[in-house]
Amino acid sequence: MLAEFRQAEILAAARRVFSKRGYEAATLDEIAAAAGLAKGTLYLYFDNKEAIFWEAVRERLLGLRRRAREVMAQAPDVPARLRAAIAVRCELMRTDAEFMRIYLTEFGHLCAHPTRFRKNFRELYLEMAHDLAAVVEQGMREGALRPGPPLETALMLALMVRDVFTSRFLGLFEEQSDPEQFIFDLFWRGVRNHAAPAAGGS
Amino acid sequence: MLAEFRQAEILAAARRVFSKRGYEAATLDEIAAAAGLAKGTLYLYFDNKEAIFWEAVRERLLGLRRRAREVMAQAPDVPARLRAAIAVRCELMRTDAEFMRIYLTEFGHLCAHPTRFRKNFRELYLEMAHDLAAVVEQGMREGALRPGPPLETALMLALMVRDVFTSRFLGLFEEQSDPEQFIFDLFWRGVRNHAAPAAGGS
DNA sequence: GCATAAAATGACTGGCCGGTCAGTTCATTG
DNA sequence: CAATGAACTGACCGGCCAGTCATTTTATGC
Repeated sequence: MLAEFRQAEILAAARRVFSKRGYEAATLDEIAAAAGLAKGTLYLYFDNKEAIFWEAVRERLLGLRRRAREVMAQAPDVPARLRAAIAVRCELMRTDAEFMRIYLTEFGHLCAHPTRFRKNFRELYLEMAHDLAAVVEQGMREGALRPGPPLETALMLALMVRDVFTSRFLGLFEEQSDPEQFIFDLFWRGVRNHAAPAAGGS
Repeated sequence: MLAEFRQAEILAAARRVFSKRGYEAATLDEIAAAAGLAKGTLYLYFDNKEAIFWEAVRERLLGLRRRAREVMAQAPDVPARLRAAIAVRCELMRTDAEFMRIYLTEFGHLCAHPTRFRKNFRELYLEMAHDLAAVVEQGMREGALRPGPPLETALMLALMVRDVFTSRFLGLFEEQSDPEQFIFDLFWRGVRNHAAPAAGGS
């Protein structure tokens, strides 16, 4: 119980440091200092650096998945669900700048290199994509979306959110623009069945 | 002249190693060995590891920009230009798997951390985005595309190509699907002015 | 206030790697 | 066949850092 609290403290500190320096450049001494502990203490709670990183990411992804399922379940129809899926992701990016930075900068490594956590990450990420794909599939069944590969389409939506926030790193999509609306506009028009009567989008 | 050839050899070797191991994990000894040289020799041609990496990336980005401008200039209308922009990017991703891996995995770091080459990368990347944005703007002026922020829209197109190939790292978009068509379908429907008569897309 | 355990510490180690440079090889030229 | 210099080499250095563990500090129970 104290242990869990300590763990959470360490993970919070880890996110702070990983976000500032990137996975490779971050040192355990830094993370320990940020948590107000000594390096050795970290090893009482986690196996190694990799485990700390993965847990720090996993915690947030699990939270995102839970919230995404909730809001999608509450939305009345397919376009509203897609909108909700976008909103919850944008919300996370806006409210947790530290996680955002980690997610955006380390995503490539998480996907590409056969580290121990690549498998874990892939698995969790695909679960979220499948949640979204179920909505896309429903839309196609109902005729609101034009036919296409549901999983690939769902994945594109998730990645588009990442893209917008990545772009901010390059100095675009400044405050003036509304990422949520921009993504929904582009994606919804892109996938909806223009022959069918419009339901939720413009 | 010999020097240029050597440089190119080193950059090719560097791309091979960086793509296999990632920027941080790649060592100069490895790159030198891959080029059939000793580590010290690298320093006769480049200042340091960072410079090798940047040159290896830059070479390809410049080539991409040149080709993209060519094919876009030859295309007859806006949708054809967008299609060409997608095609030339997919082409690069397909033919140069090494560059693709580097681009996908290190992009986040290139964007996020204030390294020496972040500035260079950003500059070159935005130049390419502006090339595309000019086409988007033309489409909006002509009425084929609905109004919107041209640069952000252009950037999304470029990032969507990256997304599709990123997805391949996660085990999707396998051989069966045609990335080029998928992206064009989604993007073109997403941006075109549905009130206006359709020009190039479905 | 003592005994015992639980939690935390931080100096230390072993390995790694970017970068250096004194020395070697090789090609060219007179 | 020197003599010259350009190209190349690789052992070495200094610094860094993940992970360890003997020791110290703090908490708990009696």
